[in-house]
Amino acid sequence: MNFDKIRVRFAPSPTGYLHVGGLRTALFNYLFARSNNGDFILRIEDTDRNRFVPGATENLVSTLQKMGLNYDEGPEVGGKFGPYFQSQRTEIYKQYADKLVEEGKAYRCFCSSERLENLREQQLENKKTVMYDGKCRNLSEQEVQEKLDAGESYVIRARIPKSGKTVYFDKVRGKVEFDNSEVDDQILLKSDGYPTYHLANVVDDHLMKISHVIRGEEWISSVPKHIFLYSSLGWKHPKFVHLPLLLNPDKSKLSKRQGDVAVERYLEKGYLPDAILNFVALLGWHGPDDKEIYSIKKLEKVFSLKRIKKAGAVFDREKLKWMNGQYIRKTSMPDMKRLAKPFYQKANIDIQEEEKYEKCIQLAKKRASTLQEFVAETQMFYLPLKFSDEQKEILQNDKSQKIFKYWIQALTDKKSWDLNYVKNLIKESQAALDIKGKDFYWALRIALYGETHGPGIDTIVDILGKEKTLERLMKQIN
RNA sequence: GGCCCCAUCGUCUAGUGGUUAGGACAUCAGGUUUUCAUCCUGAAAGCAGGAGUUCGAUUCUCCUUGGGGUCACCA
Repeated sequence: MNFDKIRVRFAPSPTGYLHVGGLRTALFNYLFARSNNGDFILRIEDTDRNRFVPGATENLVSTLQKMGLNYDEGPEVGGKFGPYFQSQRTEIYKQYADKLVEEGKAYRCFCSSERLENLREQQLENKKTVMYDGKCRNLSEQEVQEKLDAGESYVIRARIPKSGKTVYFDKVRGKVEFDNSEVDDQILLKSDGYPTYHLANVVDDHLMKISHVIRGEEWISSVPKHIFLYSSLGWKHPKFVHLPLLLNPDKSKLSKRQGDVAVERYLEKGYLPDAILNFVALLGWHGPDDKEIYSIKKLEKVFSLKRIKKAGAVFDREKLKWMNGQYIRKTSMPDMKRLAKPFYQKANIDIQEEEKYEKCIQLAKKRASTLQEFVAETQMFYLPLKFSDEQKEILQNDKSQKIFKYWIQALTDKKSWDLNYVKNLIKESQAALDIKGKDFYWALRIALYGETHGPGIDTIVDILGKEKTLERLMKQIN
């Protein structure tokens, strides 16, 4: 066993969906592992029974898979350091919590939630730092025993030193320093026997031989608690790498109140996994040159912690959309057809007719930014058209009627026809009827496509085919 | 409020003790297109402020300001 091996983990709490911030964290962990021949581990931090969401873990795993972030150890794939669900490791945490109590590094606290709540309110009122006041910190053995015998419930708290400093070196931020007096006697083991994040992540990261803890910046302030635990347990702590936060447009921490944050939602809308990954990779990280389009394979090669930025990054959905368009445009036709298929199916559009489907995909591939837009751009070739009053007026006017009649005549007379014939017909009918520009194109586009703006008339007719074109034109004749 | 983190165009960012401060999204203008979209070309847009170090600071230091995170028997 090589103890120097790079081992990192993504340790989400299964809340129901994968947050894009979580995805970014997962990606950076994944890339760091891959670029260093290391291991990437998925660990489920499900120690909060009150927040249990059925199916959340399954969904998380499936989303990670869809995104292509395969892990080496974790749920379903297993590994030497399992189990990878914290809820299945409670015995382990308890053992270490007890050890800490025995050695005086932690203590039992019998304070009720009510007392704690009051305490907090008071401290808030007096504008003091909200912290545990240490009521149970120095209970005598006898007092503890009495309460235990009385069956009082308790939690286990860390006995953080009241003086001194805790210093650590963050891989992206450098030296970070805290006064121990600012650090709270954090609860390590809850009264229900489950550990808090702080205990669980320290114990697991050590037992799972994690070399680098790569996580969001919101964790910086709890680092001293973790360092206290590592040293109290006699362990060396892993390297800490705190990633800059992903931000809302107003610069606050990215939240669902200001737009979609679930990766699943972007997938549903038809964003491509590689495009999402590429975009998210560029939030807080940048390659050494002006390049912005990176395949995941390329990222696995060039990724480096050294190029991580310190400042938070606004999650700009406009740019994501642009990037997705770039990926769509360079996707091959066979892949594109395959990827778009479920979106047509969901819209109840029958795409059995291969040639027509291919033409639709070809068309949308040039215009759409998401897979959902493929359907929006081409559904009118399949579904009945609906017209607004304004559109009806245009369809009814004399000029339009003349065009329709001319076209119906021409198409009916013509036995065989092709794209060239249609192109000619467009020119020919314009000249013959002396109707040009908007009057001409809008009439046809509305009648055949249902919109004033859109693809060229020749393309529309080509996709519809002669029958359907005729049918739609006839429908507009008074 | 205490503590911690951060600061280059509106946004994502590159960059250096001496640069015309570079790229991308968005915006605007022009071209292509019957239109829209795509695509191409161009423009506008930035080193938060103040001291200090230095021959010279966007870059190094300090302060101010601004923004953010965190202060749970949630992670």
